[in-house]
Amino acid sequence: MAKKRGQKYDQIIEAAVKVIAENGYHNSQVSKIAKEAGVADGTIYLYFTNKEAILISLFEEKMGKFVQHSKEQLDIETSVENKLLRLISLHLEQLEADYNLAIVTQLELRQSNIALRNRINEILKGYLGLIDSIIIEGVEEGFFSDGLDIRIARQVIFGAIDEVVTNWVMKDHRYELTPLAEPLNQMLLNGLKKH
Amino acid sequence: MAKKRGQKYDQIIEAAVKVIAENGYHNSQVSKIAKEAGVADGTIYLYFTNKEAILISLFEEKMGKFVQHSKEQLDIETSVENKLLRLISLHLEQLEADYNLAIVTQLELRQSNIALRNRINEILKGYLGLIDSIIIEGVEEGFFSDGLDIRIARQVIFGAIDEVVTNWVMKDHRYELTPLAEPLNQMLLNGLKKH
Amino acid sequence: MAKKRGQKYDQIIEAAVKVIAENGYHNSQVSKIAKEAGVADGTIYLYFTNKEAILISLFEEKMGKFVQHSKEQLDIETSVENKLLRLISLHLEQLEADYNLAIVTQLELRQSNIALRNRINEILKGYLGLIDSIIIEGVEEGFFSDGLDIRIARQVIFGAIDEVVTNWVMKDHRYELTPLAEPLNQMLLNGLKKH
Amino acid sequence: MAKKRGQKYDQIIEAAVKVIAENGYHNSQVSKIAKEAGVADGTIYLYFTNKEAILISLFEEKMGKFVQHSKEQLDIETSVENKLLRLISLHLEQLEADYNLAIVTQLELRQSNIALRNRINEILKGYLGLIDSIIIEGVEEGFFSDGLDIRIARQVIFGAIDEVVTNWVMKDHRYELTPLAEPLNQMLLNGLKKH
DNA sequence: TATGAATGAGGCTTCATTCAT
DNA sequence: AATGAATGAAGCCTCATTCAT
Repeated sequence: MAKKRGQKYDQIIEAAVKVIAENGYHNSQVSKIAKEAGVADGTIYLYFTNKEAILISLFEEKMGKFVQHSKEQLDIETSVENKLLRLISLHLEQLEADYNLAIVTQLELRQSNIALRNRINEILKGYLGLIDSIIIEGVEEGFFSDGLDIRIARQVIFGAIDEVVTNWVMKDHRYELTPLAEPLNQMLLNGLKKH
Repeated sequence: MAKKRGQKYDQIIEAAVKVIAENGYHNSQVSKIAKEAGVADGTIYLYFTNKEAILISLFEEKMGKFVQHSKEQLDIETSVENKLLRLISLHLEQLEADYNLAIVTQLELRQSNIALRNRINEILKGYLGLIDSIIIEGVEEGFFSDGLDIRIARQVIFGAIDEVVTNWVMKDHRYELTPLAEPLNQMLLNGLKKH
Repeated sequence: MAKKRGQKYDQIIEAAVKVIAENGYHNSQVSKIAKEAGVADGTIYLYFTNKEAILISLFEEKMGKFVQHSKEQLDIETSVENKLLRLISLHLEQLEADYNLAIVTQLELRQSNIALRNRINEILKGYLGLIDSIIIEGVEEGFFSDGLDIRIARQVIFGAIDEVVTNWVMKDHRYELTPLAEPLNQMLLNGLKKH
Repeated sequence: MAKKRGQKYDQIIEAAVKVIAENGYHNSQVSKIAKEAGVADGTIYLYFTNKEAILISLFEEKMGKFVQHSKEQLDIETSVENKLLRLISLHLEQLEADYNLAIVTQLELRQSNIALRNRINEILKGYLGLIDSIIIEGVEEGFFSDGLDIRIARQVIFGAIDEVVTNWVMKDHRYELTPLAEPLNQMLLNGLKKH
């Protein structure tokens, strides 16, 4: 059971994003998602083993595409500086372009239980790997400090970007997000650079 | 209704931290907290209007004391550099010293609904004010960049520290947290400094 | 939500009458009604929005059928005297034939709160309309007093019948109820007649 | 325990009438009555064995005084006709003069459970005895029909008056009640009279 | 494949009553 | 006599999941 892919599979995921963004995680019943997707409640279970699986797949799909796309874009950039800026920009652009998705990833998905959080962290690793590769490249090039602790650097970068996006969401996206990429990049680059 | 203070008030808060840390927010029934606190279920409601109020008060109490204590410690430090280091150290020390509290603040509290998240953010403002005062002092002293965007700087600092702590918690505090204050401080200071 | 009709809808209503009559309104848990009806607790809520709605629907169904049936029977009678006797007889017969229902309507339903009482009164209006039509016919025919206050007359008729039934129920239906129709009718008719 | 009489005893009863009339039976907690009476919750239990006892005593006190007063007034009247009119008038006057009490006796007290209803019926017997004595006197005088069924006659009289009062209460006492005594008396007298 | 009616476990909260002071 | 803090039992309702069609 629980096939992957298919037209309804996508319908359900898109419905989940919309319903969760509009109603909040704890008020997004399976029946509500099914209705939004235009399928019967039971049909959900032909595509997903349980409710949690919808969330995991949702994040997997969105994050997978984003990481794939980001990878390609980063390959185009040549300098470490530009790569970090590009990464931050892509991150902010994607979420600014899809506010519903931003609500879900920054607020609602975090209301899930620890088990689900762990699964989400697993998926997140792909993205964190991108950050790591930039850091490592920077260190190898001698652009970043020698003794840089990669793990801390990664957490600083991700934590900073994530916090910036979360604040934007919680402030009801009343200001533009992408312009923040530049100053954010400056701070992070300076923080990592060899001086 | 819902008195503040009193021996039982404290008992219930401490019990809530322990029970939530051990069982997770969604598996922490009021009856479980009451039992741990050594009071009757109904007694909880003499001190808190509802279950959510326990969480809010819990965070209020802990954060209030922490901010107060931090303020005093920061006043002792004279340079901006040392103030930021001190802030980070205090943050990491407090949570390393109370792993249960760390679980609750980093993981469980975030599983609450948006309304509660907003209340938590209100309480958090006291702490963010401390960060702001350090940033402003640094800018005024000419130690930090002139055009520094305080809001972004605050989000970078808080986001970075928060992410470092969350990773430590999710990795089951298998490594020491406080030693990370020094490199974390270096990165953040460099990120903000005038070069 | 809350579909009307269906086999289970009827099952639940019948179960409610039985359970409430046997246990009393305040000791008739939803789970008890569900068990008696042979359905799951949750099924109740597919047919009724909440516990109160069971009571309202119960009264609506029983009263609706009774009023409909009474209307048809009254149309057969030609004189006002016989119409009133017929109405009283039908009233007593119905409740004597279903003691459980009598307990519920005379005793248990009145334990509900004012809001529910108002809903019940709304439903009751159909029946009171029958009484009114008899009174009006009697006045127009010159059989009843000219200056008869219809509202008071209606209250006297309903109050008298209702009290007679309630006494019968509270006396554990130890005597026959229908034989009381004749003397009751005599008193009421005399009370209203032009002399 | 549970003394009868005393200043606080009366305070509590008066408080109960007010609180129940204003909040409804099911929303009249002991603590609310205690507050209104200006005593501690526990003090209630020095005067009444339990919450039900407050209601019983309340009805006992009010009804006792009313029956006593009515008896005296009825003795003044000489004819059966005037006695019945007097009884009805006193009934309507008392409740019109104390709307809170009317709410409690006509609506709220009936929301109590069957056991309490039985106790209330016991107390009511004193009043029903007054009605009976009038009926018997009427029969003996030859003013009422010979074959009059006293029980039914009593139920008709009480049921009619009670229904009239209840309607007045449920219509928020928007009209005057006492003027209804005269037509009500006419109907009831005619209903019972020998023709 | 798809449906949707049916299931039933699980928990927050209220409030009458007690009893140490 | 009086207090009021503390007790703890008890129930309505939701919603993820199943399964007969």
